[in-house]
Formats: sequence, C-alpha cells, structure tokens
Amino acid sequence: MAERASESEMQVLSALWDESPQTAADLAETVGTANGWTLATVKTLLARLVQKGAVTAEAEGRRYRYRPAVDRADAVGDESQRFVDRLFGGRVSPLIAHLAEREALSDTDIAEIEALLRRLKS
Amino acid sequence: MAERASESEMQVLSALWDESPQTAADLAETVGTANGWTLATVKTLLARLVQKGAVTAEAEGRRYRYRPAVDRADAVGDESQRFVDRLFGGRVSPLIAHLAEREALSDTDIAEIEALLRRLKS
DNA sequence: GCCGATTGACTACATCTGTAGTCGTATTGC
DNA sequence: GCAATACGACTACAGATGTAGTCAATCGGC
Repeated sequence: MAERASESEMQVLSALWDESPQTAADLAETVGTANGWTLATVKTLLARLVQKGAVTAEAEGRRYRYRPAVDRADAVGDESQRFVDRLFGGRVSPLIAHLAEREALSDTDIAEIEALLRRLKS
Repeated sequence: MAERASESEMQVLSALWDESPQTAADLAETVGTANGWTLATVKTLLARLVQKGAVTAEAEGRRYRYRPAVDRADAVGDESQRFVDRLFGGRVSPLIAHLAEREALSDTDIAEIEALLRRLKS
C-alpha cells in the first residue's frame, strides 16, 4: 500500500495536507483551477490516490470527504531522498548550490536555513 | 527539443555527465548493472534520450559514442525547481528541514551549506 | 574465409499518467 | 413532484515509461 503518487496526484495530496477533509469539488476549485484541470480530472486523481492507499474517502451523505492517509513528512522525505539520490548522488549540498545559483533562494529562505543549521549543530 | 528525461533516462544522462563519451556497452555495465537493467534496456533509454535531444550519438566505427547534449546545471536546476514547487510550494527551507529531520544531512553537508550561504550573503 | 560475438534498428507490450467523458442516481430549489 | 444539478462509478484513450526481445549486419579471432 501507499504506492508512489504521480506528480499530478501529489498536487492533490499536497492540498489535502494543507487542509483536510475536503470534497472533490473543493479540490477542483483550488488545485484544479490552479492546474487547469476539470472536475472530472480531479476526481480521477482522487480515485487513484484512494486506490493507492494515499488518501481515504469517508462518506458524508452522498459525497466523500477526502483525507490524506499517509504522513506528509514521510512521503515528502521519501520523495526528497529519491530526488537527491537521482540527481545529486545523494549529496544535498550540490542541490542547495544549484538552487542558490538559480536565485531560487530568497533572503527569508537563507535566514531560515541558517536557523535550521544552527539548531542542527547544537 | 530537450524534453524532460524520465527517471530512468535521467540515470543514464547522469552517468554521461559524470563521464563522456561512453558507449552503450559502457553504460550498460555501470548504470545498467547498478539498476538491474539489461543491455537492451539501456539501449532503449539511450535511443529515447537521443530522440529527446538530451544526448547526442556520434558514430565511431560501427558503434556510437554518446555525449550529453544538455547542460547539467540547467537540467538539474529545472528539475530542482519543479521538485520544490511540487512538494514544498516553491519554498526551499522546508525541504532542508525535511532532509535535516531525516538525518540526511551529514556534517560535511552542513558545513558546505553554511559556506554557500555565507557566499550568498556577501 | 568462416563463426561466434557485438551492435544498432526496430518491435513489443504491459502499466502508468494525464486528461477527460458518460451515465445513473440522488438531491435540492422551486 | 419535477426538473436541473451535483456526485460518484465506470469507461476511454493517447502518450510516456519500464523493460525487454528479435534481427540483420558486421567485426574480430582463428
């Protein structure tokens, strides 16, 4: 259970991590419109997430309320690991270096990361 | 051209970034065995990479020597951006936080990241 | 010069993914 | 009560992906 979610599915799952439960219509409005998906598409993604065991559907009257069934930290951690393995041979600093070069790091990001590192070293 | 490489394709491309040119047989021996792929599979991945314009094939006698045709920094940067967008809403520090929590950061990583940040701030 | 090994070209095929559409039913506004 | 609508179940379908196999040509060793 809890097979990997595809990229699109991950967007939906992400929205559920941010707020849950949500209905298909809710998600269509937020994630759907953000990605240019119709309600039908969002429903399909939800169905697949449920089938993969990444999301649970709880009946509320005639409709369902969806909730994440996997832990965000776990899922995100797994993905991150795969990602750094795949592109950086498991090394994290080259990733940071790339993000920095691409100016993908805001001042806030930098400050936050520094704070994190301080905590890590203590 | 230069469409996105799939995960498996990326492994091959990555090997070419590390060393090039290489033949299909070379790659099968390294990336192939590392992933449990046969020579045939590696050849397919190479063909797809060439078709996508991510790798060039230069004939050397009866065989080809493959070289990356896309810049590593560019490709990796794009992937990284997509990745942080997808899982962290574009914010980098949560990614670092997760990696840190998973103890995926070595002391060396931390030191390197700090050095990077110092450079960024100057 | 012949034979086995090598190599690219082409083909195969199940599954996953992205992106919906249809349909029957239940619900709700009037 | 009936019509419009909302909802889930099921179906559709092309393209991407993972994973290889076949085949014909060729090269290298004997």
